[in-house]
Amino acid sequence: MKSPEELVARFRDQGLKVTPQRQLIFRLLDGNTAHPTAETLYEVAAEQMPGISLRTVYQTLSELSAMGEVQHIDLGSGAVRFDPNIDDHHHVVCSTCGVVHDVYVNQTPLHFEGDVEGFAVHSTRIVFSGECAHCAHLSA
Amino acid sequence: MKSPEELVARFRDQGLKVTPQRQLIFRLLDGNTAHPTAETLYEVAAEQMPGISLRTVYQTLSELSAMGEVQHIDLGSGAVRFDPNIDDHHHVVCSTCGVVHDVYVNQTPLHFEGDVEGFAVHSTRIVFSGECAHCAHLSA
DNA sequence: TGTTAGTTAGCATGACTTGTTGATTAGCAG
DNA sequence: CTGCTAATCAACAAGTCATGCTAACTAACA
Repeated sequence: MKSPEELVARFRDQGLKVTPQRQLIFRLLDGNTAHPTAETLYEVAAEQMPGISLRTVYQTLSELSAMGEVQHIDLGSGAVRFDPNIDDHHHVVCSTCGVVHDVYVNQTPLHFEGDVEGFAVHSTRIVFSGECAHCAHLSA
Repeated sequence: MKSPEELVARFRDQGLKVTPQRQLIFRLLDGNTAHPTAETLYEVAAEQMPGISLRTVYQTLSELSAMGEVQHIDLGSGAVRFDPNIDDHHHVVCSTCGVVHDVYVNQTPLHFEGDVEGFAVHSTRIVFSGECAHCAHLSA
């Protein structure tokens, strides 16, 4: 994701207004590695700006997603999560605590076999599930 | 997934009754490579057995899933899909028509880099998205 | 300063999935 | 064959996630 300052410029370029709500969301996402859902981002935002609406958070996230500034990741855990890291990367998920981390896989493109003659792959999503070091430690 | 006959035995072993509804679902899943949702499976079932309820289809699928006889795959497309193929395999999805095919990736286990010291991977899910030969042909 | 977009609250909807209840049916063990 | 018990059904509800709508107010930016 671009820096909050650059996003301000991009929004203005597109005729979108730069409101305090949007700027707050830009800042909350900047460098954020927590893979928040819209809901959790809303909660943090509401601490700093009581009165901000969940609707606005969804709205701004959609705009950022449409601009390609955030990745929108669905781990099948209910809510969609947002990732300001838009590199070509993948995810590991702890089945116990749900924490998500970014990882890089360098064997791509992967080869596969199956009855899919002529399929043109545009993107590959890899999700590793398991137990993080922290949870392994607790259960030991 | 085991054959319908074997599933009948497994259900009886577990004290579950073998009803015509369950047997129908066993048959509909046997060799099914369409990755149906509960809803689509229900529609097909209802043709052969008017009066069967969607609730029963969900119920039976949950039982099969709990027994490990079907895989439960979430492609982020709304509904969960069910796959009687329980091999270690992955999926390709056409973004245009939504068709899903099973594929096998033999470079596993994959190596990754990131800030995930001590993470124990239990499973890996890979989804390839793109355009299938059929849709490529239509749009050409 | 005025036009226009954004925000808000509140309510609604829609998709998907699961829970509940109460009445009926039917599997299967003995 | 009989009886216990599980399964099914219909109908309704709830819950989660996400988005749509309105109307009124506010504020960004030209």
